[in-house]
Amino acid sequence: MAQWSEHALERLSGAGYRRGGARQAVIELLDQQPCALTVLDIEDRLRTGERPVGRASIYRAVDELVTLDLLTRVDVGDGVARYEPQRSHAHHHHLVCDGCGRLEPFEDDALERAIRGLAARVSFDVSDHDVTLHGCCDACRTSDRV
Amino acid sequence: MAQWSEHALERLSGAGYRRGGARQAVIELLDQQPCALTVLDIEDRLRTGERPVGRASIYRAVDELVTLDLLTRVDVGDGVARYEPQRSHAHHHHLVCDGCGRLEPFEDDALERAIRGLAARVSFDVSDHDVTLHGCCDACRTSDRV
DNA sequence: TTTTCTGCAAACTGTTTGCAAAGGC
DNA sequence: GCCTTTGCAAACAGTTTGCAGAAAA
Repeated sequence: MAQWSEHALERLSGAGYRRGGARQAVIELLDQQPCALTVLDIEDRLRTGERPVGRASIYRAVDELVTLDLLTRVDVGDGVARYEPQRSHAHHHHLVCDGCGRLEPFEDDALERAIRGLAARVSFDVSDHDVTLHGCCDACRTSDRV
Repeated sequence: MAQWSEHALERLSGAGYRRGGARQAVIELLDQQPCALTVLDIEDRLRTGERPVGRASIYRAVDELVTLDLLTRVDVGDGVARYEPQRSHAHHHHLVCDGCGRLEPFEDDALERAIRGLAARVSFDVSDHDVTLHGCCDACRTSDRV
């Protein structure tokens, strides 16, 4: 589970990138996350850690990683980009709590099958897909009682 | 097909809103669109039309309409919000061309069924969902030949 | 006449870019 | 030593907010 970062670093040097400290810190942090993080999240966590990294460097690092298909950009509809490691297996989507913003991953085979079938039928050449379910999480439901 | 705007205006006055020229112009424009528009799109089209509307007023109008569930906010992953009329039937999702940004709507029953089944199984109280398929449209595929 | 709506301009937030200094190879 | 990477600061783009004047009820 923790070897994505090694794979990513290898792929980067294979693609001609040098081994910079900032990029490596970003990669190692991302490898430890259970779900997607925003650039500002990454910045915060690195600032208080062992290797603070400038915001611009984080943006550059995630762009490179997305280009190499090592990172997935997740957009849940609040206008901020989130990023998570692209691990070949473990393809998942997200539940978003509209109350508190909490993000939770899920997987579903029936959904994936439906999407594959659909992709075969449309005129676009489909390369990727995103599914986001919006709603209210347990914690918010019990506190906000409407 | 063109009665969504009337329905929206009624709902607004029912909710205590006054009938302002800016809001009405936004609603009428949205009613004529085949697919989702950004706020800047709306501003441009209204500027060259009969009733130019300030950008802030457009943002305010779409927020109110989204709150009343008359408008759907669509986020296709490029960081800009798009809006389209919420017509009770005709629930659809989007294909996005990553080459040219073109947006195309689609509907799929199998997909909706899969999502309903899934929603019943998760711990969140799911109120809504978005599906976005990314890929390459016909036009881009034939021009960019890789 | 009271309250809402509108438009402008300024403020904000997330993201991108230019540039000089630091660091890998 | 050459070229990449980094961090800062400034530039940007989309969005939000404060306020004064216009318009609806």
